[in-house]
Amino acid sequence: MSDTPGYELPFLLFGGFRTLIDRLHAELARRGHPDVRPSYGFAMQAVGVQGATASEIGRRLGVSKQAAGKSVERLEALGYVERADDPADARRKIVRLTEHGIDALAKSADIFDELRAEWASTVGRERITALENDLRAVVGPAAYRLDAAGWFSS
Amino acid sequence: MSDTPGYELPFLLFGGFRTLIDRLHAELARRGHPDVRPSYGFAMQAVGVQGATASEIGRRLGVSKQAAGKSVERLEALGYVERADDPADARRKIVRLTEHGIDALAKSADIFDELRAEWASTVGRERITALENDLRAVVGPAAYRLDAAGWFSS
DNA sequence: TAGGATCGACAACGTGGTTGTCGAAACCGT
DNA sequence: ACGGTTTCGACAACCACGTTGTCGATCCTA
Repeated sequence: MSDTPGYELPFLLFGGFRTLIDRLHAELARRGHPDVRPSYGFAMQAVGVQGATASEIGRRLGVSKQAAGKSVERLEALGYVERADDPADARRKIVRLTEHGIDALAKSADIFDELRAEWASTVGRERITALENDLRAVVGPAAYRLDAAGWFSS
Repeated sequence: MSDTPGYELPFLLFGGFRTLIDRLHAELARRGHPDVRPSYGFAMQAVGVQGATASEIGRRLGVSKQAAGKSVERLEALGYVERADDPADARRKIVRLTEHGIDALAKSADIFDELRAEWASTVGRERITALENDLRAVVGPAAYRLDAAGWFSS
């Protein structure tokens, strides 16, 4: 047998993820977004280009609406989102990405493409594609859940 | 080009990691360790089979010695570690894994092996090996760092 | 139109980090 | 051998980010 011990796999997967995220934020800082934190990225994804209410954001992130409200406050203080009354429902406040927030998301997508290209030039484009396909096969659509921040301490 | 967009890679890596960790803890709970949390695993790894002081654990986990001390308290309350005075140095308290803690680590290793085998039977053993090799190539030895818990909120 | 569901806000609290400070003990250069 | 520096663990105050529970206002529906 003499196979790789199983505990290496989670380390390597997490190491890969962490490397990507660390480099993303280093690049983001250099390109005008020094104060985005990993969890803010997830939160902004949950806001989406259309905007959403705090309750809806909470549902997408898998946290309470109160926690989502606090996240929105932080994002608002940093200028990434803004809140506006919903003219159609006086209870609701719509959270929308600002120019700055949209810019952060667009730059993130660019940087992820660059990082993927870098990996492809290291191990070969077809290896990266195979890696993606294999991971898709073992984790399924569960990979694209947004309720990741804070999951560690669950 | 029409390649996979770069942002999928971090999702897939994290999704793989999370799947493994979630299944590990579900199995661990079934085998007598219902209250191990992901971060406790890292902390116990930092204690190591030889034991260590709180300061040393803090260094390994990349947190302050105070934070490490609090983690040790939690682990101690759950019966995974115990503290003893160091006869050779009256300042130090040696933190050691208990039988229960060693058992948790051993069972974790078994479960990770089982999960890896399961993945191998899904996508093929050589794909898993290739995946490990590719990840090792792009992330390097940085994969095996222990300072992962709480890294998300950095 | 009355009852129930949902919205955002507020309060109290838990957990897991941080920094600063402290006394006791160990180490090291003179 | 002794005095200054470093290291140990403990304690306190604080912060980030989550939780439940409650509340009045508003909307939806039977």
